[in-house]
Amino acid sequence: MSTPQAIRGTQDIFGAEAEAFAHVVETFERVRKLYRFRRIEMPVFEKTEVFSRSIGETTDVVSKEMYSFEDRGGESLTLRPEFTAGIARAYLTNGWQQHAPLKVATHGPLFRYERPQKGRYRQFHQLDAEIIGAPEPQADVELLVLADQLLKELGIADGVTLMLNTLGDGASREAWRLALIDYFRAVQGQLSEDSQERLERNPLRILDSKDPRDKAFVADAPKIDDFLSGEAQDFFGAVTSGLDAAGVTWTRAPSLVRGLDYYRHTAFEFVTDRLGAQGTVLGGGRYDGLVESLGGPPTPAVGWAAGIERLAMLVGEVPTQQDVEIALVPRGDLAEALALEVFYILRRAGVGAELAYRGSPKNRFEKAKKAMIPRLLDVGSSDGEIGVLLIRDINVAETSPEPVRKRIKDALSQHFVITDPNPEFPRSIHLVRRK
RNA sequence: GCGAUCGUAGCUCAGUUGGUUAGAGCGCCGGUUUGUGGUACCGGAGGUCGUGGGUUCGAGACCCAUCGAUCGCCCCA
Repeated sequence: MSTPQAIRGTQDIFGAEAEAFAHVVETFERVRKLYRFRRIEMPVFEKTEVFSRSIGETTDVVSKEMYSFEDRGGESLTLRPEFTAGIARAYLTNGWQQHAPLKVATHGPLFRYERPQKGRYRQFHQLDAEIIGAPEPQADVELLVLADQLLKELGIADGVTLMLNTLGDGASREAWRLALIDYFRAVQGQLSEDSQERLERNPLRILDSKDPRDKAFVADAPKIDDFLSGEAQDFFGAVTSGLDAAGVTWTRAPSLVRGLDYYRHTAFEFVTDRLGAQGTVLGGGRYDGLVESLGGPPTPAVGWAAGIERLAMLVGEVPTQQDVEIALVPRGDLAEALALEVFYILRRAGVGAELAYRGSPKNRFEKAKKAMIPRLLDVGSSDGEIGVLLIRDINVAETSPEPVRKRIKDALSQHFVITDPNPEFPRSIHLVRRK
């Protein structure tokens, strides 16, 4: 019998990587509460049009990366390739307007049919934070400060920089786009093949190109700053001064653009050079046009998403807190039952205990050592009623074993009478079952 | 979707210009020794060499295809 393989681009996460993954999510949950973003849960799939209408038909994500399929009723559905569109849909269909401005956060799996690479998967996971219904630049600032604090609390802020740009309002962006098309069309033949393609579909993307043939022209390409309306300028100014006031360092990146159609005004990425080609760790921006494209009223909104796998890779080894405090080692068959009883008494009392199911006392002891469990409860028994327990500390450097020892004694004393220890073995505890 | 590198035990790898029963370390299982201990020693299990074809007297090594991983492009978080 052959074993089916996992699907390409999916991952089974275990061990240190799983710990790092959980650490990222837990840190996000903590910081998000601090900033009072409300937790939401979203479906993993939506009607295909939710994404095609909002993200843009011509974008790569929609045109070649979506997992779309017909359900048994003949409806076209799509596994979510991102959070924002679904959240905008939920905002409309659930009447969340009544809570505007609404600050929400979520996390979970997303799906994109891409060539897998390190830090890029077909099922990947993101953190997501959005503010819907707030036209003020302060909303952009709050979101960015949240992102900044998250990275700091994860301990990875040092290698990561905030690249910031504005795309202007709809009119600014369109004027700039046309100017870019004019500019690049004049030199079309000298651009890379990719960029010649991009010229029609998404000319802003040419600015991002890594191809030296393109870079030669990018330097002198029209700048967004020349097309910004006064309002758009003021808006961006308010965002940057807000960041300065909050003590968030940023770098202006005039050629930073976003691939999805719905972005306006603020656009940003937190990037690192420590992940090779997948350098963007968190990205987002303002998407004032999105809710409208789903048939809703004009609704200003900002948001970002961050790749959990990429953050977890930067975090590296997470110091796993020592939650197993004591290992029980029974000696002999009679002690086995007593150990089991003590084991569950301790766990119910909140003491992290471990009991290996099999092996000789020596074997179980070796296991405890290897698992780095700092304390050992040596369970002996001379008959069914009287037990001799001996607490040993494996780690001699342990500064204060007494509090734990006291917690253990307190828990046991509810079920056993603890008699005076034998002076020969001062660390032993003698137990007699309470009637 | 394009280009490149790689795929041998649970893990990390070795395997010489193609040549007998494919190896090591760690891990795992069992045992001996050790009674404040992460020791030492002995033994054991575990591999259709990613998969499928081909070349050859003979393939883990060479060729083709396929699947997967990695790196870059593209895209994006």
